[in-house]
Amino acid sequence: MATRWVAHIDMDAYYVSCELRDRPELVGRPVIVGHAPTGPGSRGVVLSASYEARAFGIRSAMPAVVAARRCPKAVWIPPDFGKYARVSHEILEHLGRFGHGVVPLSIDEAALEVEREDSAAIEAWAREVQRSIRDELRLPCSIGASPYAVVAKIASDVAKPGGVRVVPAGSTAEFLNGLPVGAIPGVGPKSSERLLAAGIRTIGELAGQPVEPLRRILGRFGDSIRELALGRPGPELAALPSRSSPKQRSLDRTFEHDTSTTEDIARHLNEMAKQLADGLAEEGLRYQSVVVRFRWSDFTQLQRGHQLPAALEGPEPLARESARLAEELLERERRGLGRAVRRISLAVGKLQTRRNRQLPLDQFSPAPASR
DNA sequence: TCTGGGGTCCTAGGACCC
DNA sequence: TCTGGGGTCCTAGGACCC
Repeated sequence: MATRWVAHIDMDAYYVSCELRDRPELVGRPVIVGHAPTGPGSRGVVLSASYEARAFGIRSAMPAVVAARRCPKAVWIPPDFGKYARVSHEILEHLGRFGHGVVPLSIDEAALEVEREDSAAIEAWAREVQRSIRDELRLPCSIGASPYAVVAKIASDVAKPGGVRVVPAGSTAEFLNGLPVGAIPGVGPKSSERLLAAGIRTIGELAGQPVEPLRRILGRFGDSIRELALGRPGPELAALPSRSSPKQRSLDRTFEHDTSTTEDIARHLNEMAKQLADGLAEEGLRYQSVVVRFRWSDFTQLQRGHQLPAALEGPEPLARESARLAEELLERERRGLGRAVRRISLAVGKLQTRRNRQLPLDQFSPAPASR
């Protein structure tokens, strides 16, 4: 009888790989996608690093100035998100050849369900997929396979770079046993730290725990990861997530120099409101909630939001509402610590499709990339 | 070493209604 | 007269992912 497998395809050093396709002369060198820390934009971070760059201790999300210090000879390439989204579509289309129901999970990850007799058969299939992506799209990836979606994802991580890892149902607990708790998607630095304080470092140690302390640390998720550690994940971790409609759209701007003047902030919010409203118009969406969030100079955050009485469109109401919320935040801060603003975010939520204004076909643009 | 930009989901308290 | 408990919505904050 055939087993139903989830195959998780995860591209290796995705943004860098997209760039190396166009600039093969850089293959084998330490390459970083991100804004080089010279002049404006010096407050940036590393978006993606080649494995040659990782050998210098460079990682994604690392401050660019730190990366430059660790590897002065690295080649910096500014990001081109349009390109990465286009390549992502190419990959999804390519994967469609190997099975129905390809689920995009992010710009560089996808999963699909496949039926195969046993682990040897699914491994041969995965290697074939990997080879075709490498030969035809000239992109490296890693693939994990398991009857459980979350285990397939963890397996693809373990297989990096360029590997294939198959975990049959019966080997799940054994496979997870020695991995750190942080290998579970959804267990980040904070949760790892709290688990470590409770004497739990690996997923295997998680399996031996009573459920109560885990609930105290992680809420309902504590139950889920305990079941996972025991090799029998519940449906919330075992099943492939279904695609859902967008829930919010947002923009962020980090100032080159922190500011606290109303004029500076209002000017940026105005531009952001226009940009956000333009994007929503293209997607045919209206917004019914507005949130303004500040990151202060000390890196803490504060937000103010408001629900509108009806769904709206266009930049004006958004600019007006966001200016009001920003002023509230600034006023409060003037009476308090008086910190300056490092970054502003503008988000709209409760998105609704515009029904009564259908675009003529020649103005129709396909949905943007999965993220 | 000094930290981007775009998202999702969860929790918790207060208001309000029944 | 004083007191329930449950459900839903709104707001704020936090953790996490790529």
